[in-house]
Amino acid sequence: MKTYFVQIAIDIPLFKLFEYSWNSEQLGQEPEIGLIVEIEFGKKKVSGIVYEINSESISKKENSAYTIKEVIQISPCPRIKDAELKLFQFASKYYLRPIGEVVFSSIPSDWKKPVNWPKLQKSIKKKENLGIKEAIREPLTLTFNEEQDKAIEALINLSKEGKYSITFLKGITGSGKTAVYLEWIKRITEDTAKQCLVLVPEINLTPQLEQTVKNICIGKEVVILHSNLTPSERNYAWWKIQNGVGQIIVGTRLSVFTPIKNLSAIVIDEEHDNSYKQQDGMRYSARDVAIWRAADLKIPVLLCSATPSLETWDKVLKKKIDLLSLSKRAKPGATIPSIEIIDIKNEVNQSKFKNLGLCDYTLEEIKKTALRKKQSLIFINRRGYAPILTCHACNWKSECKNCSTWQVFHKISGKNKKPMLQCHHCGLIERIPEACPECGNQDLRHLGVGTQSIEENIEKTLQELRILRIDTDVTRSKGSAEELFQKIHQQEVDVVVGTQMLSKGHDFSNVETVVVVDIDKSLYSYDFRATEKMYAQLVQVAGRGGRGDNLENSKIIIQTAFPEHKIFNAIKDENLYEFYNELLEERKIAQLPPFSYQALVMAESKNQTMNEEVLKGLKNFLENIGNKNNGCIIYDPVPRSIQRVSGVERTQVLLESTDRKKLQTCLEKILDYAEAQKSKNRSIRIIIERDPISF
DNA sequence: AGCACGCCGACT
DNA sequence: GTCGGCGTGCTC
Ligand SMILES: [Zn+2]
Ligand SMILES: [Zn+2]
Repeated sequence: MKTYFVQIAIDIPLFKLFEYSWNSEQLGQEPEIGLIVEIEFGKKKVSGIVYEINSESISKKENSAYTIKEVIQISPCPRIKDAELKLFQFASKYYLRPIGEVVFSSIPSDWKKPVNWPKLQKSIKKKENLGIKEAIREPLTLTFNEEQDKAIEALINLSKEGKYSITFLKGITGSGKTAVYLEWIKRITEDTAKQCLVLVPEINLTPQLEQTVKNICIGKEVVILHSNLTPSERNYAWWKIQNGVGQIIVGTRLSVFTPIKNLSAIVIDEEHDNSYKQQDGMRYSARDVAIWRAADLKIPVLLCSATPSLETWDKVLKKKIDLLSLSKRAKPGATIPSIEIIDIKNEVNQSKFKNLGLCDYTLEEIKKTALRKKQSLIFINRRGYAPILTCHACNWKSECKNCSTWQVFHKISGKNKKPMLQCHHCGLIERIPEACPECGNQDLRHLGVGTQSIEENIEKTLQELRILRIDTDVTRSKGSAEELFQKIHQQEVDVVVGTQMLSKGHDFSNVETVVVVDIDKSLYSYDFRATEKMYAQLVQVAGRGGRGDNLENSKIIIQTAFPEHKIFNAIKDENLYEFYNELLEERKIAQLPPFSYQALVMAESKNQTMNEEVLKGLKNFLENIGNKNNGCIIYDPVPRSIQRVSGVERTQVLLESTDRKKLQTCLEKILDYAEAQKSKNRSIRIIIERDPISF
């Protein structure tokens, strides 16, 4: 029993550890790396993690002014084990964030305040004693087709090998890939010491999915983990995962960092999904972190999708990822909908079409569908009534005063359902001006269509039909989404208009016609991933059609002014290979990911010029140190695609390299520069983003 | 990140 | 006179 000096990491944006003394006698044990402790930091009592142990002080110089404080107590929060610490160290280095921030993102945030510790402990004890009264369920035994059997067998063999493996399960909609991976993890968790992590996109983590998992994995403790849990739910879920009670973890991206006692396999469903990428703070990709974690733990990881990311597909082609394929529909009765690309080149400039958003053919098909007592879904990835309000006389546009975007015209907005202008970036809501703010003209017009206008137009044009709109505006309150989806399931509506949220998670058994509207802007976009993303969306959306009996007339209607675009052939043929090869070829020529690695350095302040100055300074700094550019292409500072959000000017520098290590080295230098900058000028924020997916 | 310290403008 | 704005420095 003696005194030590420990380096503590805490949850503040500082790349610095703080030294405290450790009185073994008082604390009742010797220090251990990974222990969560209470310390006084400044005047506040906070949680920290023991990160380094020394027998002598390493910070105390001969006559430095400050005194080293003592560790106050050890937290009842379980110690962070070596495997997790290694994971956090990797994330800290790769995503260039302080280790303390990474560690504490894996622990429910209430644990950050030592005053809460007794309360949290008590709450866990209480829930444990309560026990879970799970309804007794009939074991649901699945039947598999030959392809599925083969895939399951291959996966089980992998998990028996006890080493790292990475597999991609390519499954078209309805091919039963969920059943395949659930059967796999069910078999793995027959060993009660083993745990499996299933990552799913936010939007897919529905009560139905939870039920499906529970029905298939009877008798196993299934723990759901996502950001919408209450603090107490989150706390108990985290507890059951770290102590091994919860054998199956189904969670969103945040669960990739959660401590798991004996993680034995990871599944990443819909691996291409953009919600795996955190867009603020530590901007990690849960998919990439999960793969790293699997490799480190020497366990198998399974990526699933009908439309893989090009990063994943490229590795499949290069045999760095094994491929398992499900090409047959699991339900033989289900019909494959026919796909119709409707050319609207001649309509786009007609005012009738501009107002309606739907062409005559589409309207006719919706009508016919309803006559056959079937349902239609209309997808439009834009909520509100119209994306912009404009003055016909002087060309004034409804620009948001905080952002460099247009305020969207909502005909029904908020609780009082009044027409309003809404900015989807900063949330600013304003009344519709009586007349043009510039010239006083009263003739203000809306441009383009949105969910609300399509809904209204169908109500007007096809009056006999019952129509329902589903977007975040009508599903904002908790539980209302489920209620609305029930209306669809119970045939209370003929036509459903909605955004992307319609296309995920729900199988509708009576949908015959699916209409996709307003996709042309993303076919020719500045975002080099736009086509890839759009393909994934279209496949997802198309998968909503023909998912029941007696749907032989099922069709997908896609309205476009560019019917010759290669994306449509790919959709029609269900031929991913050729299309992906073409996309990969384009990327290769342009040296874009997956043929290079990217990072963004972003500057944010009230002043665009200052951003540019600082980033120019950064570029010069990088070019002046060492050999020219260190194997990285450093682009010039440019305003971000949305230059101003909430009154903050945003500027970026793009970095590209074919060599990940060189990019890492370069980014570490940038981090130094940014840290130095921080003490010089606090009005500007510098953010580094690794592997950005939106610009 | 927070929090204290400190130095100027504009208020009872 | 002092209340409070936020620029700057520091936290073991
Ligand atoms: Zn005007
Ligand atoms: Zn705005």
